[in-house]
Amino acid sequence: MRQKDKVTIYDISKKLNISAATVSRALNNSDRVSQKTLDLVLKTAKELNYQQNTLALALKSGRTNNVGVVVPYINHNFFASVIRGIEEELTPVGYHVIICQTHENVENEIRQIQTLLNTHIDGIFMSVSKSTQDTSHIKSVLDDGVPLIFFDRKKDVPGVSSVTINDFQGGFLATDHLIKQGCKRIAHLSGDLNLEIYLKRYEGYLEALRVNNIPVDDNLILEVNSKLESGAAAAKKLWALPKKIDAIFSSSDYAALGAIQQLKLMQVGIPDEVSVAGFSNEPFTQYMELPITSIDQTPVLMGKIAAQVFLEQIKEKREMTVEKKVVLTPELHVRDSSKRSTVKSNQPL
Amino acid sequence: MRQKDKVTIYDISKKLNISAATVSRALNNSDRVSQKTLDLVLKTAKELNYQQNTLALALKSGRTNNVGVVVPYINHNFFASVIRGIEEELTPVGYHVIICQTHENVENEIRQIQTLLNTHIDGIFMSVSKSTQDTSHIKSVLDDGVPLIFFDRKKDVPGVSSVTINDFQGGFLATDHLIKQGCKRIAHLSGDLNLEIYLKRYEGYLEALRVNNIPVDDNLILEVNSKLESGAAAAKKLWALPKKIDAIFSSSDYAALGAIQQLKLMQVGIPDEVSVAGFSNEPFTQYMELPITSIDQTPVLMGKIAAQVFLEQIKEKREMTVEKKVVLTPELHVRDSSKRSTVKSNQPL
DNA sequence: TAGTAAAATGTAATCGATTGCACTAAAGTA
DNA sequence: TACTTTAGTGCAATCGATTACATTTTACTA
Repeated sequence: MRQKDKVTIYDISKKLNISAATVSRALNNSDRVSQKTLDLVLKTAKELNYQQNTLALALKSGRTNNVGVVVPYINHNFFASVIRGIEEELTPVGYHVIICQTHENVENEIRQIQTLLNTHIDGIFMSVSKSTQDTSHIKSVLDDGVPLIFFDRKKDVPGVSSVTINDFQGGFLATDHLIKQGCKRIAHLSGDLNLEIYLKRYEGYLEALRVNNIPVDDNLILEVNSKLESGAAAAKKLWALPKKIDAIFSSSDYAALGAIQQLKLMQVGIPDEVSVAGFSNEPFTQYMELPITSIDQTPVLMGKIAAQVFLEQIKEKREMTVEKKVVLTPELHVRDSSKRSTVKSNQPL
Repeated sequence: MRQKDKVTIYDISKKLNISAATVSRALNNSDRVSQKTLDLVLKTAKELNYQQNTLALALKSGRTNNVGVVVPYINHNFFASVIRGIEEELTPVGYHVIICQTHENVENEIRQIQTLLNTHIDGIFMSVSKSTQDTSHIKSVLDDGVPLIFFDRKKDVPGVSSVTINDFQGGFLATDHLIKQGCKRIAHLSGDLNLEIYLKRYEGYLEALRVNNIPVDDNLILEVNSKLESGAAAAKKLWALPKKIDAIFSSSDYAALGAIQQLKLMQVGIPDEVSVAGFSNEPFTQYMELPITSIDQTPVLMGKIAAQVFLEQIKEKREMTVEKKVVLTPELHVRDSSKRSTVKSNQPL
């Protein structure tokens, strides 16, 4: 239990026969200390292997140098990557990252936020759960004066900054790409439209159709969850339609994969009969024998930028509640699942 | 800035005209408080929405209810899943999980541990980085009286508990399975043998050969990293050998996938010409058109058990430095990449 | 050399909760 | 009634660092 042996400024002050206040000032580079004492203190501090007690500091200052990250699941590639980005940006400047998962459940979300606030974190990064509707627990964070930053999945709450990708553009890019491949009856597998991200992707899909003068057919639009089975079921339903589809744009890579597996099972040729594009650029999309076209959300970058927004925000904290909305550009990764052999050249990455 | 409005025991004591000490005792269910005062305090605390200041408590007690997790990369599926397990087990009992990544670099590992100790975490969970040789930074954790628990990748340090899987058995299971499929010239793609996990898998491989009276051929054993290219290069080299191999057991799913892609490129039939088994049961292994046989490491369970070991350890902390070594059983998941059509029945899952 | 400004250091309160010790008041005993 | 227990509270120190304010020391000016 060397815990008890921890060296404090009092140990230094005793050894040098000066007051603890002076030691503190010396260690904090105050200009109100003579060069001689300064050197002496620093030397002794090093000798005794002094380490500032962050707890005492936190109690005094109210700041802990800890930030919280609240996500639905931490072992989903996307969220884990965002967290990595946050961690890489904040660790070098002395912050620690505390992670919490909500399991897509508002109750957990509320509880996690409550305990985070009670732990006096200096900021919260969060991607709301699917079941989140009411935002009063989010407002309570702001009431506490704790900066909150949404990433990817956000809610519209005044005073809250956010870092997202342009999901509308993502939806547009993917759909437009499919159209460029010659597809005309493009189905869309949407996610829970309660979440802005899925709504925007859907709207991007619609816009791409509109721009290309392709009529919208509501029968081609199905809501799925991010499970393979869900995508498979949708594909089955779609292929049963009298007028055959020739492409699928899925808001989820998992649903896209499920759809592909189901289509193959039904002897449907991919990409020539049906082209498929997913969303998220999950690692597996590029590993498949038939790699899947997808939209990359640059999650690590998203985390890094969210961290930067946080750092800016606490720097100019003087009640300047300027909310910042950063929107990243999604990247289309064209792969075999949508590269039609009839098309000579595919657009560049 | 409602931060300042935080209700303290002094607010309660003032309101009730009693001392803060009594309030504290009442809130902590001390038996030295009258029922009347107790009720009064609890009622007032609820009214004022009192929340215990964890920082003050931490300063006083030296315990923070935070634990640290140190892993090479947090967005690798395996580590993210272990963290999830730890989080799910510890959050309900009031702990917070702080995560750090080392990028497989000892320097970072040392630095992260140093700052974690300085933050007064109550315990550390860790998977050592590949470059870790010296263990003095680990001993310094013990010197500080902070419980340390290794998971998956461990070093032999007296007093440190660990939760791992039986990698030897994993290596044996996979290799034995390949042999059962009729394979006789089985190559092994090993990882960095500096890490115990890869060494054990290798030894399991050797043992399976020995038990089945298959001679070891050193030409069939190659060291790779966990990259696709590395596996592909190894496959190329192996297939160039005069006496053809008929199976590959890879310590890494990524290398296995790379090998499979390379073999296909060379028109080698899988699994009938060459059967392949990987290790880790990465999500993608089951998503492939040709799903890959692999060994599951039950990472979430591993995290949960590590958390339980930690909780036990701090409960009976009275210097009873009993180290606990939990070894989990790996699970072989047989998939198409190793199911030979010549074999009638495959062993059950 | 006295007088004053400037520099260096010390004192003590503060951040909230806990806890050993001391004290009061109520209850029990003879 | 006098005396001992004991239940119930309060006081004040403690955890370690910071900082406004007070005080001392040094340097400088006339």
